[in-house]
Amino acid sequence: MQISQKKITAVQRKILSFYRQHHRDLPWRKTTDPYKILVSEVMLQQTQVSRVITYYSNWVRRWPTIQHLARASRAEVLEAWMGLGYNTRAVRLHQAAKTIVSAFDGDVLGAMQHYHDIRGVGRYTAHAVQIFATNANLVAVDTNIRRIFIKEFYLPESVPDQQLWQLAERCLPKGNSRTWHNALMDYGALHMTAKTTGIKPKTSQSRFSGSDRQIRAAILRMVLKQDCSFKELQRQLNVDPQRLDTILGSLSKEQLILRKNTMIALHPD
DNA sequence: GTCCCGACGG
DNA sequence: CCGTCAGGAC
Repeated sequence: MQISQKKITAVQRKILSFYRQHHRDLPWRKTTDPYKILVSEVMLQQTQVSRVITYYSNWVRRWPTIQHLARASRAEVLEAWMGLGYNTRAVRLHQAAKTIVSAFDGDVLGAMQHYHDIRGVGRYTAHAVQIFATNANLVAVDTNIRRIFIKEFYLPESVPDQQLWQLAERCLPKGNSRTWHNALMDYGALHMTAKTTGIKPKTSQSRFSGSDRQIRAAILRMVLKQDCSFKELQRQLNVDPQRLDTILGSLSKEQLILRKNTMIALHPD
């Protein structure tokens, strides 16, 4: 990629220097508990820090260990998640807790090394948990870090992930991974923002109003209160039956709801 | 309208 | 590779 070691060192200095003066004090940075870090990372997937803070604090107070979460009911978990968005994440986090307790003896870090077995945990999240929990010499490239690298090293926005992750490994100050990644996050979120750089995120989202996402959320809210009939949902949400049926199909497949005959209930644990 | 410490299925 | 998934802040 012909990026000099000199340039890399300069970027490291600049970002670490920024971090010493402007670092954010976030609740999940006060712990090295892999379970709590995992909760924070799943919540932070495509969700702003400011919106995660209270959800995270409430969550870890209510379910302080992965064993507590594994014993929780699906309804409790979804109730606590509602409002954060991308509700499938809650189901997957709950399932992950159960799998980690039953198949990994509660060892979150061990599970992160076999993240392909844990749905809802990809390479980014698996590495991030290990980095922030144990200061592991791994790299994780999120939307902030991607933007920083593109800007600092003059890369095209079309740069493949593979190259970004390779470059990230060259930039990693070994033995200082946790601080380095926190520094990158803060530099990207506070200083080198999407607005100031004009660099667009990898995936853009469709409009929310009138979308299936909006209807999915409305359905979940109703079913969370009590079981509903198909007709009741159709009347309340004012959506055509065919579309409602399709949406209910996807919600069922993702194990958020359960359909029995014409009744719709929250999916059991 | 745009973005946010991604992951998944097709 | 491409579309989908919440919700609020700006």
